[in-house]
Amino acid sequence: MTVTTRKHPRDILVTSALPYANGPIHLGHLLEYIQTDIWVRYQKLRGENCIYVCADDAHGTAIMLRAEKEGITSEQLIARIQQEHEQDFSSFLIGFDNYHSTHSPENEAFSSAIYEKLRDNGHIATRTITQAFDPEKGLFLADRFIKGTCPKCKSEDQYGDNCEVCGATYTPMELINPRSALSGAVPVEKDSEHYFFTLPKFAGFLQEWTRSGTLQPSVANKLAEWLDAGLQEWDISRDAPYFGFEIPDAPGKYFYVWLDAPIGYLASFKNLCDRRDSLDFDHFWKADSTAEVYHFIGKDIINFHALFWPSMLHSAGYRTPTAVHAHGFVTVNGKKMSKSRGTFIMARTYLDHLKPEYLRYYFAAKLTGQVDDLDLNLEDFSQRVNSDLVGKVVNIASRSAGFISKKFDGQLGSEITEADKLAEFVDAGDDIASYYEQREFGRAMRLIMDLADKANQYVDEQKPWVLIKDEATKDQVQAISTNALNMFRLLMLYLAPVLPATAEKARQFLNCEWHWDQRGEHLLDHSIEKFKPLMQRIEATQIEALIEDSKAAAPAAEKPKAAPEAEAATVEPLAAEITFEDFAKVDLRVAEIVKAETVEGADKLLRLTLNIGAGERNVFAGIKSAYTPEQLEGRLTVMVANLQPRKMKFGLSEGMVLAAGPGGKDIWLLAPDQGATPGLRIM
RNA sequence: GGCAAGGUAGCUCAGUUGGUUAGAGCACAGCACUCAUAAUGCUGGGGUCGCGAGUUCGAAUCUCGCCCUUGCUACCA
Repeated sequence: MTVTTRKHPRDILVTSALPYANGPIHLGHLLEYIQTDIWVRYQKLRGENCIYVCADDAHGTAIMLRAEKEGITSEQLIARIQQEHEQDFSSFLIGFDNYHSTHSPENEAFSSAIYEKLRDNGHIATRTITQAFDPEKGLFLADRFIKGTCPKCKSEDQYGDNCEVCGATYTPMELINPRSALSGAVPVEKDSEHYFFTLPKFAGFLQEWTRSGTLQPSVANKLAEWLDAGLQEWDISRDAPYFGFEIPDAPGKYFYVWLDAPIGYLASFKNLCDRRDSLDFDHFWKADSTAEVYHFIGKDIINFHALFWPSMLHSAGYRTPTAVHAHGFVTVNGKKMSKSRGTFIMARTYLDHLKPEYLRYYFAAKLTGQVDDLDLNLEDFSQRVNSDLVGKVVNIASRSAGFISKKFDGQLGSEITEADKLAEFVDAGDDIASYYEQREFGRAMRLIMDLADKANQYVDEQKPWVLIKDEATKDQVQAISTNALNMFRLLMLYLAPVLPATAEKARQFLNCEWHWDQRGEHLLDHSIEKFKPLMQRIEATQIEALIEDSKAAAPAAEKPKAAPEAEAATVEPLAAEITFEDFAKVDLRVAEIVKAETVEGADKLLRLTLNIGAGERNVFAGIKSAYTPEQLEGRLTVMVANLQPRKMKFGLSEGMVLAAGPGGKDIWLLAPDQGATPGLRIM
């Protein structure tokens, strides 16, 4: 960070990822908004011209369908959700300068304008693709809107892209008995012309951009993998009906929600500029802008922000972000947030039981500038907050204020008698600032708590409660308390980005103004207010109640998932009933394994040549772990003869052989009894 | 299976370019104190630094192998 060479105040635009207007804010979301808000408040406290904008991400099929289900319009739905979101954010003391919506005139104007630039630059391609289509609803179906039985483990009711039980990945049409999740209709395949952003043309640009200090090293490395693997064109259109913006020159085609979502950053900022004279949009976004632009995001949406987004901006003639800051996921008690465990905690549920600043502090105490996941350990959470904030920091004021108000009429002394100690507190501000700047909030908090320890040690060794009893030493207590309260003042200043509400209360108690740069000007001959408790401890009962409420808040939402290993130990549940006609579709044949061989470069596969009377078939089977080629050659088994051929890395597989077992050594190939001959149909 | 990031005290984490008895906070135990929201201070117990080799005078730190966790991704047809 070359902070010193920058102009002051810096012009900084900061964004957090736009929450989807389809559901409530939960703890996972909050990590990002809290991280961003702390960083922004720090910049503002330092006097920088820092602007923080965000918006609801309001488009897409999911929102359209949810509105339909609730019997309201999409506009009504997103208006309601946005209100809920804003309420949650405000309660958590997230201080946006503007909170807008991607369903806004500004966003439509930017989306169209950027699209037209991309098109004119030759960065839009069209081609026809085939997709699953719900004939009843008249809708193309994204993978997750198709459900069916997993082709591998036969678990029912799985999404169209992967199986939540066995982890298999597949395409929607491979599902057994695929159905539209919307209507229950059997999806059909249908063609449609789609618009693509020609991302591969930006490979060179991205190669450089991702290595120019804009990304954390681990993110840049991951992107390098993708870049090396080759970029794909990005499908940016969706067919009507779709809740979003129609593509200007393509009636019936709409911008995919992820196209206009990041453009929402521009729209929200523009919306603010239009209302605030001191802000000039172009100053921040023109190609050669000297302002700084930062996006805070979760690691799950890195591709959108570090591949598509900078490429789009580049092509459209805007500046690219100064940096993209990715963070990891939140876990609770070491595990993924879970509804059944009561650890899938909504913002509102949390607020029913606990103060937002507890969470802000705990997240701050554990945040780094890296992409690490962050564990909210609830036991650690309450101990840490209680000990650090109440026991250490607030305690300094609490134990000193009484002397000043009761014995010295609320007046601080006229000099700092521990100049060296106070100087240490002031100087530490530079390191703390640098940690905040680098988003190493955990290090900043540790440093602040070290100072709090020193303040408590100071009071302890001076023993004002002894001195106060003796008329001769009584006056020293005013000086000691003045020193301690000035230490406290600095601590609260340093914590202000994390604890804005408590800092404000402390500021009122101390009856002072503060600014980072003037933090060395101590409060002397100064009158303070009566001390009132600034913060309460977290009680174990509050945590328990939070968990209970979170369990209640999402009862049916999460059906218990059978873990794969548990599945293996018991008997797999039976698949849905089928008709004889269904069964008859499967053409099973007795097959002779005429040849079995290992496959070069494959760890699990054997290549089998099967004789089924009518000819030979080439089949790959994942049974290498259980059989050697020698064991197989010459024996009879059963194959699915009319299975759609599957292209694999090592060639075409024209069917499959039948086997039972969980895998590894435990795979048992089926075999017919004596007398069967190759080619016989099995019914 | 591959790639990436991790595996350091009960918990959450630091440990810079390899160097004297491995650190912090919280928790725990004992003592002190009583100004303070049962707060604070001092002292202490507690770790084969995932496992096993190797390089080195010396490795938590470097190399190799293995195990486990998380994420991404595949050859489960």
